[in-house]
Amino acid sequence: MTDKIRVRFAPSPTGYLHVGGARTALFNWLFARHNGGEFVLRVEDTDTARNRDEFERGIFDGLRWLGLTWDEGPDIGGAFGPYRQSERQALYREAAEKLRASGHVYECFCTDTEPDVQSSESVPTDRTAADRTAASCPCRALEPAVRLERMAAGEPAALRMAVDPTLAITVVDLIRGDVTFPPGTVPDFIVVKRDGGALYNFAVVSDDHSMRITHVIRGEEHLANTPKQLLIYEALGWQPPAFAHIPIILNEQRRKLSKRDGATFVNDYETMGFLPQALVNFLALLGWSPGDNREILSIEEMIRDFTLAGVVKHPAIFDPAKLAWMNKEYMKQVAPDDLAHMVATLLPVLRPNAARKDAPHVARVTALLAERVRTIAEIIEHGAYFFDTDPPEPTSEALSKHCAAPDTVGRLAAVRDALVKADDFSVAGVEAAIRGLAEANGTKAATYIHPLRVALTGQAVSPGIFEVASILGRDVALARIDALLNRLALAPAPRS
RNA sequence: GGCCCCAUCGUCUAGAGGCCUAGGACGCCGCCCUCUCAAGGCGGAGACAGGGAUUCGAAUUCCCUUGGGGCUACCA
Repeated sequence: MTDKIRVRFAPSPTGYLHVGGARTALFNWLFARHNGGEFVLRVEDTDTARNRDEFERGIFDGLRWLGLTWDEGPDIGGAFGPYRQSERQALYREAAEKLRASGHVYECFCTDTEPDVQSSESVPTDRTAADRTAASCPCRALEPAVRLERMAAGEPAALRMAVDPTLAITVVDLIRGDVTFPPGTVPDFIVVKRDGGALYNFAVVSDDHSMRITHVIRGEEHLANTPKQLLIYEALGWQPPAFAHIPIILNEQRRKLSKRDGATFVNDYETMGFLPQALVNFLALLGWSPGDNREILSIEEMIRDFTLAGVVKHPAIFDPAKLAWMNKEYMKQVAPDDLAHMVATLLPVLRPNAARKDAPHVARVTALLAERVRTIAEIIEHGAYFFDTDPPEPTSEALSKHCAAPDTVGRLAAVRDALVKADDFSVAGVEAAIRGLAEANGTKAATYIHPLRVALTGQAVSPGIFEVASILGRDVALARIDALLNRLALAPAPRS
């Protein structure tokens, strides 16, 4: 029981679920499921200035959408709650008292290192460089009597860890091996703020210990924090968990992925019409490999084959093109009805003014477009002319490419005539009408097809035109041909 | 600046001394199919950062250089 594997994902609600965070959550989740362990969700909301409830909900929703279910968490409870750090302050005070009693921390009365709270994006400048290079704070050398006196006077003090500057600290990392930090590289650091609140490194240790976390799997940006946490474990006499620092995800400019990089939150992908399964598969392969050449892996396979040994050490660049490809692969596996339902769900979001959105119509459009797009949203974008009643505005490319010939108007008129006379407007019926027309005139069907495409879709490219016409229906098709005919009569298309 | 991590095709990666004239996938480029697109088929270009060392033999081990990244808050 005690050696049951327990991991956690500990986001801070200062933003929505980031793909980097999602990938960290995924690796933790896979590790837990692979080992029959437990996956704990903990909210690290000790930064009260930047937290927002909305973000917490968004993170939960994102995880659920991806299918990363947790065994314990703020919303469902568990044996080691509460699961929000803001609700665990008493635990931290207790641990802090222990540290104080054992002489591992000292009161720090400094006030000159207030963080710049103006903008959360701001990076610390070098103005406190001198302070930061100092291994310890002057307060550490304060006479006990002076210290007591100032405390008695009610002067607020932070608690700072008294780090032994002669000791090297080694982090044993499951992915990177032993990482040693030389003596003196870890300065005395704050553990409890002046307002009494526990700081990240301290709260994390306290929580991971009391929640019986056995493996801490987190982003590499935390590697440099680990010696501090190790020091706290030692001071408290606690056994530290195993650590595994996974490589971070970079943007295409090779920088840490940030909100400036376009779509970086998982809910962005949801609204862009990605399938959660595809995102999960893609994220799993960012930094992890099953060891063979498989690219498309089911959740079951991922769980079965996931090991930390299969995680690479180097950072990975997020490649949207490969994600798109993968999404298409997953779209191929979705039943047509389900796909149509997804389109119907997204349609009001992406095209609130869609005029034609009845289920049978959406289903036909989806079936036609699905094989030539990479996301659900693209069905709606590329097939916009299916959802509108007004004739599409032809693109300049479509006009110059397919309507520049002098006899375009004549051909279009002939097509119109043929479509009026078509026995029926099924795909076969439309095709018979157009091909019959071409045959009668001894020309290639393409000469009629392309102008018709422009009339019906406004685009130079589209799905098969017979299908398009059939779905649109005779009335709409004729109206669109008339519209283009009018347009060409008023302003002849430019020569190509 | 200091400390730490990392380094195979443009990108994600396989590779744990000979199986590597380095494999796969995305992307890219041709050709075929074809009403355009997509899909599909066939073919192609494309990498072990550099230098030392160890070894009979290094993509694989060690060192240095270079490059990239992370951390360096009373943020997480």
